[in-house]
Amino acid sequence: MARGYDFTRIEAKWQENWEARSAFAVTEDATRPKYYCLEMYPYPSGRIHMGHVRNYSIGDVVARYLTMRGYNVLHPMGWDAFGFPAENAAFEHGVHPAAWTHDNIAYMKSQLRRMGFSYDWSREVTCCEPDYYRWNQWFFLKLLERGLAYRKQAPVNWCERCQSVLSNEQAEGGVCWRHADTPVVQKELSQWFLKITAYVEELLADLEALGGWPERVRVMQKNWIGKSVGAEVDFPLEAGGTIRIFTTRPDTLYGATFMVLAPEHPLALTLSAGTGQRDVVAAFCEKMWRTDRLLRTDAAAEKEGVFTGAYAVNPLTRERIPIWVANFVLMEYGTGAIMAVPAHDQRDFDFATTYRLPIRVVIQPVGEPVLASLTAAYDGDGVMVESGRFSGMPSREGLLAVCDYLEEQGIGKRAVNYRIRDWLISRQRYWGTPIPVIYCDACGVVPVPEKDLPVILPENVEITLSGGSPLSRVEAFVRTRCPACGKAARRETDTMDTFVDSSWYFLRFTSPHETTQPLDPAKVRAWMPVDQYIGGIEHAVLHLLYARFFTKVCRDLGLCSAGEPFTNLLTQGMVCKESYRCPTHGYRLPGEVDKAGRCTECGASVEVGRTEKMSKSKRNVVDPNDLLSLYGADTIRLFLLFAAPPEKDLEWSDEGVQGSFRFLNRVWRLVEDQAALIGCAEQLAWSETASDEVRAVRRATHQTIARVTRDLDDSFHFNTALAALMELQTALVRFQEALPSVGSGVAALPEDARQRILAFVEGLTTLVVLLAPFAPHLAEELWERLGRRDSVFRQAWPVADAALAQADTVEVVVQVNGKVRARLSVGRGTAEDRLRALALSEGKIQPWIEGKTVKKAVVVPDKLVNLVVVG
RNA sequence: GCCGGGGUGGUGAAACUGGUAGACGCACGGGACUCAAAAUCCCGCGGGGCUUGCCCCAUGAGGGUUCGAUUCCCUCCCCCGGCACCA
Repeated sequence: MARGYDFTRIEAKWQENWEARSAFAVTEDATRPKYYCLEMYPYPSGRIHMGHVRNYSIGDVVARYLTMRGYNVLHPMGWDAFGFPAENAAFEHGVHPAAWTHDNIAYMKSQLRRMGFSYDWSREVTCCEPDYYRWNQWFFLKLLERGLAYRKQAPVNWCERCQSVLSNEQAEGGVCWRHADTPVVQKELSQWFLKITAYVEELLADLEALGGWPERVRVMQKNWIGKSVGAEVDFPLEAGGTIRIFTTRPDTLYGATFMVLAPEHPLALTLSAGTGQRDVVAAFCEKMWRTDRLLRTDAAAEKEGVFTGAYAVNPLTRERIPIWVANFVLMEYGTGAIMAVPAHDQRDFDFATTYRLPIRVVIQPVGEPVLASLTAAYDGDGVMVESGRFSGMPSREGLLAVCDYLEEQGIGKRAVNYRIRDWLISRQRYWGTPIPVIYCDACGVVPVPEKDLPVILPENVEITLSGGSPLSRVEAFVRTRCPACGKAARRETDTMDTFVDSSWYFLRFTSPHETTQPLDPAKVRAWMPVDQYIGGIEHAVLHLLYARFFTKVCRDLGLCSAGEPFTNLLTQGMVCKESYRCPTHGYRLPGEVDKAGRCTECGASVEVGRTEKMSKSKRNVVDPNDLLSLYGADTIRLFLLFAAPPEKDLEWSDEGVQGSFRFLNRVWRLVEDQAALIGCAEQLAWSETASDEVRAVRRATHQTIARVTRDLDDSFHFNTALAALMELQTALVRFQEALPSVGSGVAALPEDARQRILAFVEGLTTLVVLLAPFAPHLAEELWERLGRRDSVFRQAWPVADAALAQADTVEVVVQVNGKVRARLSVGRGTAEDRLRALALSEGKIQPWIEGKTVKKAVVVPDKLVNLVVVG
């Protein structure tokens, strides 16, 4: 334990106090403005890590600050309690996922309490409880009713480690979101999907209005949705029939000199039949099907293809064009077939160059040399050429005109394509919400009637991590009766993606004990939307997209009035630390490296890795528990808030933590040392006049109020707010020397001495109140020692007195040609003329202007004078 | 390649709408207290120069606008993050 104030006793004392009087429990209150402050709830993995502590420290300052500002603050916490690691633990340690999860929750909750976070624990939500997941099932049934949940056979992402399918979002970049080292493979399976695509336009359009979100998160969601506007066009086949293509550039249709099909396209094989190319095409397609999807879709991959032997007709030029099959066309996007315009699309250009296919320019850039022989595709705007009736039209305009023409002629129509796919929610796992449907041989897929919810997740199950859904082996669960006909039937044995849980937990916090419906619409209306949401960037597309989707669904179900869940989003940076790596022993703990930077085991020189996110594998984690016993919660919080702005990555520094601890101790001693004086302050009153010293201290106090308030209001500049508090602390330490002794009572003191006591106590009291959101335990304790009875958090946030904050004299710099040459100390508000005269007569300025002409003098009152000198 | 965010001392970082670059912290150096150490407190701390009070240079590089640019504009370099055969 570090030397200093008794944080262990103090922190325990105030945590008990807060708990005993339910200090953070809130109910709806029409008399105060509401504020909903939320941090992403954790997965109960076992213990809290520094990333959680940072996330929740940020949220706690926001919640406590706004409470002091008079808001009715909802600040809840819960547990994202379903998920794969529980099953993994069950498999490895033979403990039931439920027991493992509940133990972890109990322990992590005790850790959160020790950090002093101001949660309303009466609203705690735990997703693995039937009183929560029954509503997942309820939502599923509602979606099913509305055609927003459906089952289909499709190629899906499969993770070998999870032994389950994943959603597209969870398989981004071809790897499992949870097992970064595990590639995702494609499987053809029949699965349940939620129709997020039904809301795609709204999800996209509403992004624009999310001004309180970081730009990059909005861009990531926009990219993920991937909207493309264009047209679908039917190309007639020479042999009869048509091929439909999608293009975003109908204005380049006249430049389409060939077509390309995806290897999976049903026409690929049929078209080649009887052309002599059949075997070549079959072999190519076969090879492509076997190729790993990731490799095949890599932009760096060489373009490969074969001619089908068949021809189509360009519907506008009536030209005969060959049809190819190639690796770079994907079946899952658009129609799985493209028109190739090599002059104006780089991919088509590359392909045409490789296979010597014709290239025809149909767009000429304006104001640039006429395109003759191309070295690359030109994909910009320009004027249409060689385009029949459209020649001469600007391409943007031409695009629309071609669409009109296609529609008139019945050979095509305007079309929109999206990259986003429906959300696959089936999981072949045990520890999740059972999907509430029953399969009946006679009636087919039958939803579980609402009155039969919840479908309880059975407890007796063997966790194997292989061989399909664990629930499928629980006979008592699987065997049931069809709700429609009463005959024997089977239950669905897949469970839901855990992201379903987190898609509406923030809504549940408004009415966590509701038993007749998932949410109480009146309470949802009272609290939603979340005013400030805080969490990691890793959920930019996953959770944050699903939550937006669910909120809109809830709105359409009449449960929620808000269309968007989170008004402001803060994505906090990671907590990082350097790592140490021994060439023979791998990653080492700091204790396994000596002062000379050598491995204590083998003496080899250790490589100091760059600072990266704390992780077990890098052995660079700092356990919050260790720091709690060394310095206490307030110090950890303070360091995490002071070391970097919240949205930036933070580099862990043991010395920095000590610095934060030192600061808190200095504040502590300030109150300790002046206890006698503080006791007397109540008997004193401000007088009309004050000495310069008293005015200076009061100025520091009120300037600090203004700075801290501005820093907190203006997108959470905790680091600079704390810097301001440190400065006030220093000012008060300095001022101590000017304080009188109160041995014989204050009555005997001269007026100025009394004013000094008042000014000092005002500064100290202010310091404690302003520090409260950051270091709540210490602030409560000091507040008590300052003789205040009620909690510091019942105290209104101080308001800076502008008159007191203003200095009567200001420093005005004198510049010559923009360089500072002198400083003047003048009264605030000194007139421009006077400032100019003072500057010109200033002794230090003379050498710079002597023998030269002062052309101009720029005067900024209370700031500077700049003399423009020539010659 | 496209999009987003960055580049400031030994170091984490400050600098409100263009107006004193480096607040605050850490590290480091010096001093006080102490038998000593720890803790604490005080002083110094971008680089260079000398006449010790100033001068010169300095916010990735180079231009520009301006009385004045870390801040605005242009060109380029580098770093981080995201997206990318999506037709």
